[in-house]
Amino acid sequence: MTDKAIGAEIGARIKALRLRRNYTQQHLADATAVSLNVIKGLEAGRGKLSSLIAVLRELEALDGLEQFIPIPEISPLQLARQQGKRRQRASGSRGKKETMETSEW
Amino acid sequence: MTDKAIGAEIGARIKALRLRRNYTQQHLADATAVSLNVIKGLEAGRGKLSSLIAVLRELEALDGLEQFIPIPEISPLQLARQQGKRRQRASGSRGKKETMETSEW
DNA sequence: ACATAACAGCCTTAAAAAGGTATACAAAAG
DNA sequence: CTTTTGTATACCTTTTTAAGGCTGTTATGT
Repeated sequence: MTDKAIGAEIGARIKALRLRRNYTQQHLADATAVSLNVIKGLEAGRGKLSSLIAVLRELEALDGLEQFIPIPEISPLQLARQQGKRRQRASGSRGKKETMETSEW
Repeated sequence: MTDKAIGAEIGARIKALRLRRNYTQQHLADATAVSLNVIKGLEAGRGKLSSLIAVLRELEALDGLEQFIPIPEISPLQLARQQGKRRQRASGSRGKKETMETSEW
């Protein structure tokens, strides 16, 4: 699935949520204080993250958005190694380039 | 929780996902073909929806994004009334302004 | 402790989104 | 069928983001 397709799918779902509430694009625009054009754009898969958040709030779908990115838990191994200190930056030069993937757990 | 706070939270989670994989912002930028500045912006809660999608793909977190907006099911009542035809537009003038909320199910 | 690389912040230019307005079409209401 | 009105499309102006580069700070590996 391409990026564009995913954007379109998100737009379609926003529209479905709106229609489910029988909201007008104009009503959503007024309620969220963004312009009508932005609503149209979002339903077409374009737009800013901030606009998306505003619209999802009005559609009461924000809980889903907050859960869409899981909070990564600290690897027990790492936790043991560094005594609870979380990484603030990616590892430098000599750190393996193989990105360690999902291993190391 | 304000819109800004939610944006910041999303940015923080993206960063956490990236660090969990030990990716560099630069590495992410190269892999997604967006600029380093965009990565910084996203981790700060700003940016376009398309950028977010590209980054989440690289972080293999797209499945979450596709599920974040539920596919609204058709109200059985509506389905009965209109013989399966889904609404394509919101209801007009004399349709109650009270937006029918989540009732009518 | 030192050197290095990751990252934040700021700048400039180009591109895209947002805000606004006007027209055109079609779904829905009467 | 007729009218109403929600939505799409197009255009213009303003604002924000993207791209690329440069500097200062600091976590991190050695």
